[in-house]
Amino acid sequence: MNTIKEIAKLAGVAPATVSRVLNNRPDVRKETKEAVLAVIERLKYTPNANAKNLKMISNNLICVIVKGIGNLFLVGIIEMVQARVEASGYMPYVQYIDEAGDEIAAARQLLIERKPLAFVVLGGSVAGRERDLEAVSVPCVFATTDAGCMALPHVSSVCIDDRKAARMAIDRLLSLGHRSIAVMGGSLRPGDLIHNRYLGVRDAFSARGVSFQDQNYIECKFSLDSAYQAMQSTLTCGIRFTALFAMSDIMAIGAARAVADAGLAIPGDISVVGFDGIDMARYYIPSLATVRQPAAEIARASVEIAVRRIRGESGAEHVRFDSEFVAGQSLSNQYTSEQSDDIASQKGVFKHAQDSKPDAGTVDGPRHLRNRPGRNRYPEGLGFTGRPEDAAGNDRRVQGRKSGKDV
Amino acid sequence: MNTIKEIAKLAGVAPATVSRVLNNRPDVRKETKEAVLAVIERLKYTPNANAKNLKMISNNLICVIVKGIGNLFLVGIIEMVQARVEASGYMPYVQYIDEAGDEIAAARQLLIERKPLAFVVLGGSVAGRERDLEAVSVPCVFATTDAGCMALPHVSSVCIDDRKAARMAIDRLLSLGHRSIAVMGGSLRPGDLIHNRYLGVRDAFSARGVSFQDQNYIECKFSLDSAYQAMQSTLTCGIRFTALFAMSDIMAIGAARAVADAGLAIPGDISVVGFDGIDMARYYIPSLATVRQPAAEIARASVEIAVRRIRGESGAEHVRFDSEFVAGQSLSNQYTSEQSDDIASQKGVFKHAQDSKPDAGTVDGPRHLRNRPGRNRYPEGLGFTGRPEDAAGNDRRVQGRKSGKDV
DNA sequence: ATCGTTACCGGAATCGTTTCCGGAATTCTG
DNA sequence: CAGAATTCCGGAAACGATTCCGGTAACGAT
Repeated sequence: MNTIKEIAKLAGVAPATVSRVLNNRPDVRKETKEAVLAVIERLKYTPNANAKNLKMISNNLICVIVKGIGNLFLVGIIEMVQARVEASGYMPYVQYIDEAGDEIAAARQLLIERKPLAFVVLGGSVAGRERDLEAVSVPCVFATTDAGCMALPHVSSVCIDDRKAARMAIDRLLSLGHRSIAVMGGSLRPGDLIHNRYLGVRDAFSARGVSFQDQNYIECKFSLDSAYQAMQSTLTCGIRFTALFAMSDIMAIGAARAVADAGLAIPGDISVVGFDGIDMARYYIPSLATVRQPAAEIARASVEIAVRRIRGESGAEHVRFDSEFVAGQSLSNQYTSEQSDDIASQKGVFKHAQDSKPDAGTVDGPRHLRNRPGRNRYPEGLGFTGRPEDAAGNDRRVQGRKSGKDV
Repeated sequence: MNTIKEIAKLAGVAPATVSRVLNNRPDVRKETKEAVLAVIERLKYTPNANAKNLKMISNNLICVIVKGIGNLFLVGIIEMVQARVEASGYMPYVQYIDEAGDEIAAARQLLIERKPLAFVVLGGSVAGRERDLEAVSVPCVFATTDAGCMALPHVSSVCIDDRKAARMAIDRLLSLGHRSIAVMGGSLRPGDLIHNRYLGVRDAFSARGVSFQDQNYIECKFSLDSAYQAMQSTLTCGIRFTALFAMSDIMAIGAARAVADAGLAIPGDISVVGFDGIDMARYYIPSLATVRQPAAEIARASVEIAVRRIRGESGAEHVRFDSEFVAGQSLSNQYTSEQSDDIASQKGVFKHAQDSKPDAGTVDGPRHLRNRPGRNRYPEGLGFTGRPEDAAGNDRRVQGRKSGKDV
């Protein structure tokens, strides 16, 4: 194992000079520098990061903590975050932790180990962790997590309005005439985003005066297999519905297979709406209707906030982006007999939606997936009939709404 | 920021004693220990990992390096590796590096930073890195990488026979009557697994006396979008074929959408075979025929080898597992006029394959996905007509074949 | 010829922890 | 009760880098 001292000895200089070369300091003669670099190259020397971090206070490191490697949506965000961090002149260091891990403990550990200037946490949760979070003394930006309730000066967050997004999805299904809707999600812990989405589901139902039975909430893990099994046993129990809202696209795809295996057609018998808007949703057949989270915007905003906070240009910020409903082949309107009157009252809105321009942006998926020839064609352009204040969800432009909160 | 010295001062002991308490050494009196722990608790002290690692030689750490976060197949292996490491009484530390990163440089860095007892590298490459690898002085197990050519005593590997696996896939397509087959893969660098699969493709063609034009090799990245675009432009160029072999399931799914968008049916017009056997292949519609790599076995063997090597129980090991062909709805036989004679000569073999037992193991996918009701049913059980020595690929049991190589 | 400035580089302290060594206090042994 | 063994703990030297401080040499200006 080579050390800076050996390099120094072989190069005929002092350890300090090697350090200077390593850190690209200006105060070292060109020939000396080259001689040292030659030795370093020859011995394939790599500096010991522990010894380095022991003394140094990094001045350009931003740690990115990702919770849950299985979450395809987060994985898509990571590289964008990484790129943005680099583009801003900082160095990213990505640390993955387990689904069941403690992201705040990880941050505290990293704070000591690597002394970053800031954290960006993807997929974490802050519920009830105010005390622990206090100990993380550098700026923290939580992405896809609502930390708006935190009054800590160094904690920011970027997310969508999960409650509104879920409400939008259910509302869309309701407006298509669905009355019997199953909802699939994770375990409900008050304060986290799954719970918020669940509240949105209830909002949508009660706003329409439709009842939602808790037995229609299917709880499972965020994996294909778990969703498949949960849906299978639900169907086996004889529970029937005309639409499914799954709180992640992966869940939706897993459940979709169980639906198909039960001899039911999508969307003929059951419409399916996912959540997140991962790439796979567009590629799945039938293409998956979903609530798209603006991944790129979330990534960009997260890094920007972290950078601003590092530079002292602002206090804590809490940004909420709008989500958008993406229509897909997995969706159909369902005119069941008992709701025909309800549908009739919605006709006007349907007509409006059918007027949508042909270049309807991302609502129908990426450009290269539209205009499919005959055999893959599926009736799309189903109307959005949400309540007025939800209309923004159907907007093509994704706008951030900031609510600054300085301390 | 608290240090061990402050703790010592407040507890009225020497720093060394605090260190002993921290590391649970036996040679410290009960009362002293409790007094120290009380102070630690009070100040919420956390030891500085850098200072710790600077001197300590870990005695239970195994570093897992994963190259390419986007690779769904690898992601599936990670948690199994992690669990196996823990079950073996060691501590896993997972480090992800970029697709374009240098896994061996990462190992060298980690070797200094964390002083692990061994490395497990997922998805890396060793081609031409013998010199660099020498510097990594602890046992290294490369998974999904063939390092059999390395003569280093501390380098092991676990993989499938990529060449044989690809040959098997093409051979299956040929035996189904396909003569015009497109192959989709990454860039061909001699020595890596993509190149090996490419060689297997050529093997299969030449063994049958069928020619394979290089223009039928579609090069793209390992992503849905990249595969989609590559396939789209291929089809736009007017290139036609009756089957596609993609070197990853993700590529296959991306390409499948382009095929569908071009108005072609899968498998009616084009059969598709993927590679890896990720979960999504079973959930995709039509379910994707693929070459399944035994992920669980690869994970298990990788960790076992690392542990054996740590304990000095063996030298370098190079294990190759068999892969298996998994039939799927994306596959059909294609009796084109000019090959009807060829098909006829294969009849006997077809009959043999149809004799396969109903409990045909994982060949038709996981148990819960079999025996689908009518509308999802697809004619399966198409015969395997590979050459005799390839028959193992159709075997239900997955067997490891070891070739010990001590130095 | 002397001084001041600058460029360059070595010595030594420092970071927070572990570990070796040895001393003191205690207990065991005969 | 003397000597030996054991237990417990403090002092100090690592570990590998950075950085402050000071010193030397070169150079132009006075």
